[in-house]
Amino acid sequence: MSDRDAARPTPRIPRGFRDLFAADLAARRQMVQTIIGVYERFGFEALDTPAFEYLDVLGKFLPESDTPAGGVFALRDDDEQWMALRYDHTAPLSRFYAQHGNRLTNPFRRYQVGPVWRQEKPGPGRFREFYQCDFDTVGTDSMVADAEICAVVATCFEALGIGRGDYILKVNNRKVLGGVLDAIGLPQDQSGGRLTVLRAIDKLDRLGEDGVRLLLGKGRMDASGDYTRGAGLAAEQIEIVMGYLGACVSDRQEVCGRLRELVGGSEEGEEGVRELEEIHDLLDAMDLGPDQVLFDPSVVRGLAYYTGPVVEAVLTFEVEEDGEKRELGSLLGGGRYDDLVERFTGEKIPATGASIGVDRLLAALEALGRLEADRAERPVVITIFERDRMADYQRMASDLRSAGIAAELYLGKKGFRQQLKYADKRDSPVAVIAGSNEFEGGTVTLKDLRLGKKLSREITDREKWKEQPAQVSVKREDLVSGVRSLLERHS
RNA sequence: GCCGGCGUAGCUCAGCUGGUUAGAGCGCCUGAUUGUGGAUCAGGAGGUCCCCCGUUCAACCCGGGGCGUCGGUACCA
Repeated sequence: MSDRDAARPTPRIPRGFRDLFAADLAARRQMVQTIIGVYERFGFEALDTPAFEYLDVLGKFLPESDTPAGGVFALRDDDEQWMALRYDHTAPLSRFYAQHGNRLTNPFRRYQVGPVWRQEKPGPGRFREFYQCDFDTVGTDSMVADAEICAVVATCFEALGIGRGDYILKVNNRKVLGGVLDAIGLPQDQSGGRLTVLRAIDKLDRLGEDGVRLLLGKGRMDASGDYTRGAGLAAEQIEIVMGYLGACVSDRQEVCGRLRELVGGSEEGEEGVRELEEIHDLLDAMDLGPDQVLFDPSVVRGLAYYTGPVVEAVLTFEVEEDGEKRELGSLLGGGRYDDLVERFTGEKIPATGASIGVDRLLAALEALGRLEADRAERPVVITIFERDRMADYQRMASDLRSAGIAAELYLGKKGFRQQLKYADKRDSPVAVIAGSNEFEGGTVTLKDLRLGKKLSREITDREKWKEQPAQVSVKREDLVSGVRSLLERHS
C-alpha cells in the first residue's frame, strides 16, 4: 500500500445518518406536503429557524459546568461560545417567541418542518438525523388547543391513508400522574424517586405489567443480565400505581372517573382530571371517538418539560419485516409545556403542541405497502445516433421541456443498445430515436418503454421482439404531441 | 454506557475440524443481434475473506484488541 493509498479516505457516513435518494425523497416530500396542508388548514404558519442554536438557549449545559450535556451535537464557535444542532423544534420555538413575541400575534400558532439531530445510539427506525413536523400554539392555556392537537393529527393520518382504527392517539395528563404520586406519598421534593416511577410506567408497553412491578419495587434483571434499580415502593404503593395503569378503558369518561378516585384528593391530580374531562367534551364535539383518541394513563412522554396534557400516537396493527415483527414505536409525541418560554423572559407563557415523526411514519407506510408509487416524473430519454447532429437532438429536448415534459439527452458515450438499457434502468417512459433514416424522412421514432416492458413478458421469440410493436413513427413536428399521447396511455 | 450475534465479490449469502488456485445466485461488461431495453446462449471483469496484533511450518478459519453493523438493555428534549 502506497502512502497515497493510506491517505485515501473510505467513503462512509457517520452511524445513524443516511443518504436518501430519489424515491425516498419523493415519498417524504409527498408526505410532508400532505401534513403541511393540514397544518395550514388549521391555521398554523410556517417558521424556519437555524440548525444551530446556542447551547444555553437549548438548555443543554451540564449542570455546574460549561460543557454540553450528552445527546446533542455541540461545537464551539470561534468566539468560544458553545452551540449545538437543535434536537427538536420546540426549543427553537421558545427562543423565537421569547425574542419576537411582542411582534407576534397572541396566541401564536406556527409549524416547523425539518431535520433535528440527536447524538445518541441509533436503533431500529431511530436515527441521529431525522425529520419532524412540529406544530404548536403559544400563548393560551385553553384546553381547546390541546384537544385540537388530536384533531390535527387524526386529520393528518387519515389524509395519509392511515384510516380510522389503524391508529390510536393516547392522551394523558402529567398533572394526573403527579396527583397519583402525591397519593402514594411520594412528595415533590423526592424528585429522584418520582423520576424512577415515571420511567417504570413509561416501560409498560415494552416490559409488561410484571416488568413494571419489578421496577417499581426492588429492581429488574434483564435478559442480558443487566440490573436496573427499582423505585423501592412498598407493595400497597405498587398496587395503587398498577391500578392507575390499568385504568385505561375505551370509555374516556369512565377513565376520568377512575382517575379521580386514584388521585385521592390531590389538588394537582384533580385539576388534571378536570382538564381531561374538558378535552373529552371537546373531542366529542369534533367527533373524535374512542376509536381515535383514548385516555391512557401509562403515557408519560419523557421526563422533562411537559406540564399538562400529553399525547402520543401508535399504529394499531403489527408490521412484519423479514418475518419478524417490527416495533414501530410512537409516531407522534406532544403535549403542554407551560414554562418553557419562562426560561427566557420570566413570564409564564402557556404553550402546547406536537410533532409528527416523518421517518417512522414513512417506514410504517412502506412496511405496509401503502406508500403511493414514486410519482417523481421520469424523463423521456433522447437517444443519440449521429453525434454531429447534437443540435438537432438538443432541439428535441427543448421542445419537450417547453411543453412541460421532462426530457434529457443521453450524455454517455455508449452505443445505442446501451442507451436503451440506460433509459430502461432510469424507468424512462419513452425513448426518442432518430438516426439517419429518421432525419432523411423528417420523422422521429418513439418507443413506448413501458408498453415494451409489458410486452416483453409475453414475447419469448427473438424475431417477434424485433418487430418492435411498442414503437411508432411520427413527423418531427409532431414530436411533442406524439410523446404526450404515449405518456397519457399509462397515466 | 452495558450485554450478545454478525462482518467473505456491487447485492444476498455458501465455504474451510487451519493447508497454498475462495465459490454460487443476482447484478455488471462483451458478443451472438451493421440501428433497439426483455428472453436465450457463449465469454469476461470484479475479493487486502473488516482492521491490527498474537499462536502456528502454514490463519479467511484459532486467541486478544479495535472498528463497523444488527439486536437486547439503560438513558432520552
